[in-house]
Amino acid sequence: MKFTRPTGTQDILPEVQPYWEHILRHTTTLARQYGFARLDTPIFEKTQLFARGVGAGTDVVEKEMYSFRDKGGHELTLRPEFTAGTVRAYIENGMRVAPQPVKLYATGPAFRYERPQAGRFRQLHQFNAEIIGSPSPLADLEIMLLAWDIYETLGIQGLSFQLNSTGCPKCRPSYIEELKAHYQAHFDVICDDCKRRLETAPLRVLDCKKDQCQPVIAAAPKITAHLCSECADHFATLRSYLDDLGRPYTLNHRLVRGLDYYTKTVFEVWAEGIGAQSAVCGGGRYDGLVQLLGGPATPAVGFAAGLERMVMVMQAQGIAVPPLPTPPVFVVHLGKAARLPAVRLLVTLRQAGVGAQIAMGGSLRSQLRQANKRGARIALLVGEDELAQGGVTLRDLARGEQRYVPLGQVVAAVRERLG
RNA sequence: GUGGCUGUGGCCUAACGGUUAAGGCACCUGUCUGUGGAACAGGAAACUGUGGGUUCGAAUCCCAUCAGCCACCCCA
Repeated sequence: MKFTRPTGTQDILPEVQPYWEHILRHTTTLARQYGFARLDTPIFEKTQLFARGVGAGTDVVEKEMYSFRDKGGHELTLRPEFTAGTVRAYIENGMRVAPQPVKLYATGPAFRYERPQAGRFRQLHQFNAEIIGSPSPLADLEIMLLAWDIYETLGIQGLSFQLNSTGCPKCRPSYIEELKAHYQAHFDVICDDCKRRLETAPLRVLDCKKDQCQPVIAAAPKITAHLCSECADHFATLRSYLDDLGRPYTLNHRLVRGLDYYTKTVFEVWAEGIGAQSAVCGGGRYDGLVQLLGGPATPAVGFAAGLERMVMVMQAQGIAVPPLPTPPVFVVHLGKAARLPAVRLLVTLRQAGVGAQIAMGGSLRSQLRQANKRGARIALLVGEDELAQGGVTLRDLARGEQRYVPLGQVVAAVRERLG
């Protein structure tokens, strides 16, 4: 095979498109219902935007970016996530003068240079939602409700909502000091990865899966016990909303996320069915990002949902989606003299809004076979006999009945048959 | 970046180191010169991922490489 798709990319074949169309329609319909407006940003941005926004020390920036220099010498990067570009657009387009908060959704591909595995791709697709311009826990709630609604109404089973707060620049540093002190005391038992993490991303030690680290994690100080009063109030209020609405969630003090911009609320939606990956959606609050990227101090909250993970979970759980419509009419023509009349008929049907296709050639048998295989409900036969009478033979493929129909009545007869 | 498993027509699978790599699905054609689905018959389609090596002889054994899958790191 000379050409194969690049590692970690996929051909989304016609057979799976019903899932994609269904999910896209579902997510965008819900987002609009919640008052979100669509924003499309470029698939690539200046590299510096991500380096600054996502965080120079994160894995995403350090080793996963598809970066390149264009012919003008500009350093560009295929977006590894949506939030940085969305915030850039908010600032650049002066959205701070729009009614606040601004509620935006986006969908499309993102790119990360990683080793592929179950549920992980180098070109991935996300549905993204952001509320920019409100510090209220109500904004967090809205984001979480939308995320929850998307998965629940898709019919996915076994969902779990993981929730935590990672504090803010006021309370997090002192917590990290305490966490580091705790780990220093157990430095001899923790794994090498955690020794490294302690320097590069201390919060991530809480996420370690190695057996030897579990007792250390269990005994580690919990950040939720070290939040400043503002963060603690925010978290308590959000939880009271969720409790009042009866939305189940799991407090997970080990939930820390790999992007630098998160403050206060962080959450993930977990589902079963994709090997080692359980997170189908992740998000949280990022109150410092707008200012960090050069805008006015503006609080915000959002989430990203992985579309291929949605497809995979739905397939694993056997959730059916509606089939995509195919043309109900197939035009069959016999002999050279019938070709042009058949094409005219085809065009007439389409102009009348009836889906129709035509055989490119072959015997009557062969053309009817094609009609059957393509799932047509009606075959319209145009041959010598029909031409002589000035009409067509309308064959109902499900019933196996057929009758002659004058040309002028074909559209009406087809519509009647299709109900 | 690290580790494990796997590469045979479009898809699924068979072939003790020994002739022209076999079968099923799908595709096309015919049986039926103007009638689909079923059946039957036929056809097209693979230099066995690639490159080396061992051997009289390699799909089969060895090495390398590439790709896929899975896991780690990390994330959707």
